Amino acid sequence: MRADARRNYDRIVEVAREVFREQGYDASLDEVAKRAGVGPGTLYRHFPKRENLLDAIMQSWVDRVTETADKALAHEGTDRDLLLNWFEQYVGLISQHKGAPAKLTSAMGDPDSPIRTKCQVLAEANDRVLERLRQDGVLREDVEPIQVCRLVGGVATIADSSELDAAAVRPMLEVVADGLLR
Amino acid sequence: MRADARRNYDRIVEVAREVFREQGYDASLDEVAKRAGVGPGTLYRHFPKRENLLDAIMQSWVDRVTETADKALAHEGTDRDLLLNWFEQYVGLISQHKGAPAKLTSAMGDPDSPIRTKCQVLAEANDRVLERLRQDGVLREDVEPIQVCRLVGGVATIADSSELDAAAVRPMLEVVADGLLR
DNA sequence: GAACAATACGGAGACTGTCTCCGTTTAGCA
DNA sequence: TGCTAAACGGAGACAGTCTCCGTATTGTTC
Repeated sequence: MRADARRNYDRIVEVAREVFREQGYDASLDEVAKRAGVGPGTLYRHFPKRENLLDAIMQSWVDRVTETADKALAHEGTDRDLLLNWFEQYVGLISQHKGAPAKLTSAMGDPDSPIRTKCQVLAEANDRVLERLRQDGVLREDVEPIQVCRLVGGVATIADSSELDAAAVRPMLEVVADGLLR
Repeated sequence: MRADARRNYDRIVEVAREVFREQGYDASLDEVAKRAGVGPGTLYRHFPKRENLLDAIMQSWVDRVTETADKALAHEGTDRDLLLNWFEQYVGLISQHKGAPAKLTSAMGDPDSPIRTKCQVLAEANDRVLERLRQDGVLREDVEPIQVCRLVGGVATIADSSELDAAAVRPMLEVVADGLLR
């Protein structure tokens, strides 16, 4: 990649991160281009679809996901606390900007999604937490890990669109956690 | 209301129901107007916001909600079955077209939403089912009815955006139901 | 049944966002 | 320094939302 292309690429990603955080997933891409000081053509050449841009933004996010799961697994306390804590972290991770919970959760099951690999990392982090509980023998056997992602993703999606705070989300996560443990 | 206005109003609602079912909540309103044989001005005079049109469409839906809850309450079987059956009906009711689960669930908590009264009917139906279980003493006490709507609405939203079928939704509803019962 | 408000219609067009095409510019190599 | 492949960027096509306002229709009054 040529130096000027690299420069523009980085600048667009940087600006997009900012704009998406401010205005949510639906922010105008021409606006992103303008703020980055490039033409729309340049933006669309680098990122043909909105999701390609989202994908690039999420590079640093991926690292945080793994790290967060590590921390959750190191958590001292009951299994229920462990799970609940992970769920809260999970919701936080996928709720970085408006519209994100729905996008990430549906991308998880879509083989054609450009951000699928990123979501896979999240799914794997979730697997690790569930596997730990399964080994402790406290997890019900008949639920697949992806269903758990969907349940928690569903809660996050509703919280996002209804603008609920963490305090309102907690009881819902408790219900899901209690439904999963035996 | 003048006769011609009435005629157009009814026609727009009829056509919109069709178009929304075909193309989801995001269908073009000018397209609705065109198919109804009226100008966009006419459509927007009758329905200034997209949700006003949705509201009108939902008139008949409201009756079905109450009826469905009645049937669910008449259901013979265990409390768990009753709840699970209601949840499945609930998901069906709010998943009439693409995008609807999210809209309906977030409208439920939004005092300014034009379709709030319609959602209220759904919330009340849900209340009746939960009240029945509460009287049987099988429901955990610390969860508010609206949280239950959000949980089930969250599942429906994800199912909608991931295009899951009823078979994939069921286990998630089981988790929620088991988390709610004690 | 003619005249006249009041009411409603509908389409042109302003505005916003998406995305492409292609003439122009630039980087980097020989 | 000159050349060419790579990249730029903006004009503009296209689609959707929504409004304004001149025109047409309704139904009432005499």
